[in-house]
Amino acid sequence: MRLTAKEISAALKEHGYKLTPQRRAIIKAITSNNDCLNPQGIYTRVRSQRAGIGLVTVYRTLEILTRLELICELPAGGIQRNYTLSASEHHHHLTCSGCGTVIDFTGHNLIDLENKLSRESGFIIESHMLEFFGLCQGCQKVS
Amino acid sequence: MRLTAKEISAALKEHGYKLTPQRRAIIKAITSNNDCLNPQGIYTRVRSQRAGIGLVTVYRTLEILTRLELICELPAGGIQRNYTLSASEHHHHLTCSGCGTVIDFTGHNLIDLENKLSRESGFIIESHMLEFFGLCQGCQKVS
DNA sequence: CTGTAAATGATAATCATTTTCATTTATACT
DNA sequence: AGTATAAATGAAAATGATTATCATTTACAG
Repeated sequence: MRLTAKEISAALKEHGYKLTPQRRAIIKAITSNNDCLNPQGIYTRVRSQRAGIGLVTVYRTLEILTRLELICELPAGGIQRNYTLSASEHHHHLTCSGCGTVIDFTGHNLIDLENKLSRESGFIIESHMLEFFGLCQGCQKVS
Repeated sequence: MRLTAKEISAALKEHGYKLTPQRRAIIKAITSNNDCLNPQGIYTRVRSQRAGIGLVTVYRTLEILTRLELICELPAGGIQRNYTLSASEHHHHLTCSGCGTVIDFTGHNLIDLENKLSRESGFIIESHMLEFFGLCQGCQKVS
């Protein structure tokens, strides 16, 4: 289940961060679409609604949200960083390389593989990342 | 099977690229260790052997090697890009977040999952990425 | 050995991200 | 509601990785 704007706001307050109009606007921008966003994209989207905000604030807020694991950074992609909303349970992503739409999926269990790798390599495994890339139906038509 | 220096050199020639001392040195640096490397790291390593090279050349060569899929860019990591040697077959990575050592592994089949996702989402899936992160035995002792 | 296109490297340019710091503001507490 | 205060904002400058420019050098085919 993807996090809601309300949940994110609550988490911020819980950790002692103030709820400013700028932060509200960023949270709204992130939660109202399910594509992935880079800092510049969020900046533009917030600006396009009447709201005043600086790019610096976007960067700072994204850093906080990442630290609290409310959003997560997506691998690869272009020059800028890409972020997507976190979810309440462990999941993976399927990202459209055309428009950036992100679909979450769960239920694929990698624990067995993780244990096997750990046993064979001697590593203590801390995390993993499973990402699929492709073209969504809309972008298939375009190309 | 990880690519050898000889194979990489051959591939470069095959594609019409000249085999300069600088390129040889970079290839040697990449193939002689199995940790992942960033541009600055390769630059330093090549310099530390008597060889003269500029950072710009490192960037250019890495770009060529990436384009020919002889090395691949690793996700996440720090500020700089990280690269690791490609291999002759499809595989995934287990990366030590301490020292950057990369272990390749194969044999985990994601085709079924890929088909299922494709069917359910309507995406045409083009690629995927499965990465594990942890601490190797050496780095476990240090920390 | 020679010609030539490709490669190199020093320098400068670009661009995302961070830092700085003066000003503004959310929030807890009268 | 008013106020104090630490946190947040934003403009401008700094940083740092990556890329472009261009004169010089070099690999290599003939």
